[in-house]
Amino acid sequence: MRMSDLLERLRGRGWRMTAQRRVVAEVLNGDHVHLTADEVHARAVVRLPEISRATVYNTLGELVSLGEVLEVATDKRAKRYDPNAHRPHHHLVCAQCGAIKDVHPDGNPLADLPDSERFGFTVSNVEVTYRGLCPNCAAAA
Amino acid sequence: MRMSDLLERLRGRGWRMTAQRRVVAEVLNGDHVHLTADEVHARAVVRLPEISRATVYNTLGELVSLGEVLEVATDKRAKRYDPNAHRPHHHLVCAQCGAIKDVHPDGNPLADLPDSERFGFTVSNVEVTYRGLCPNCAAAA
DNA sequence: ATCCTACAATAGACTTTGTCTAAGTCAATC
DNA sequence: GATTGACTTAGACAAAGTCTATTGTAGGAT
Ligand SMILES: [Mn+2]
Ligand SMILES: [Mn+2]
Ligand SMILES: [Zn+2]
Ligand SMILES: [Zn+2]
Repeated sequence: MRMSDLLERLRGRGWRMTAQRRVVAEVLNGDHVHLTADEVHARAVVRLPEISRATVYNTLGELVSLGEVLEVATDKRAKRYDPNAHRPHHHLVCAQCGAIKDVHPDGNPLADLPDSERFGFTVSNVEVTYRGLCPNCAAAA
Repeated sequence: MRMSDLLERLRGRGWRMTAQRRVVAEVLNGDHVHLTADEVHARAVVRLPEISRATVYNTLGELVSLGEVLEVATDKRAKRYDPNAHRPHHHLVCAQCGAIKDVHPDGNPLADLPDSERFGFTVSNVEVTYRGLCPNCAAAA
């Protein structure tokens, strides 16, 4: 997905285009991107010094509502924002440095939950987080 | 695991026993228990009105370090504390009311992550979170 | 049983992450 | 280029968690 595609799609949905929104969308572009709101703000400020924290939060929230960005909670601190919203995937996290990779496991984990373990729930979604050490951190250990 | 077992084990590890620590451990006793620090504090206060927030946080942190309690991040807000640390399990969460159940899926999700999707990481652990609606919330919908 | 002291508990300041509001600004349309 | 409703802003507020200086006490020593 190129950035211009995202911006086009947003404009088509009636999104009013502003310098702030463009910069937030641009900062989120790329693969394996999982930034916190503060990280997005820090990078946005480089291009647009007057952008406010509130606008970054507002814009991220709107991108999530529109289904263009996902919220992920791989660490137990700040939420992270993931532009890879159109291809289902899971996450692989380095326990040491926090690096996050998008991964696509085999099989369907939903099928692995037997009825006897569903407590009558209607189960619709699964998130899988793999944890370990990235090559750098494993070498340093 | 009975509560007295936990308290014995902690004492055996040189844990100084205090009224506060006993109450925190007691509040966490049970199945499918996944309380936030504030919830633990609220319940502890009933038995020991003068217990402080800081002590609850300290005690929970120590129980986690000792491996007797797990931190769980099933929602994107406060951490939850899980006394079921000795039996590996995953979680089933109601998207509506937040109810959390311990579940034991079939198979080993670690085996489902092919080498080509490991990015050179040493993968040691997996967390799976199933989401859906509990019977109550499904009936209300 | 009492004393001692290292460890634990407390109140409250502080930090981080996130939300909200009132007032000012501007993108899109006319 | 004027209009206007949506967007942005600064800063107050809130929730979750951490840290520190002070006071209290569990458990061993006497
Ligand atoms: Mn991702
Ligand atoms: Mn659990
Ligand atoms: Zn690493
Ligand atoms: Zn429910």
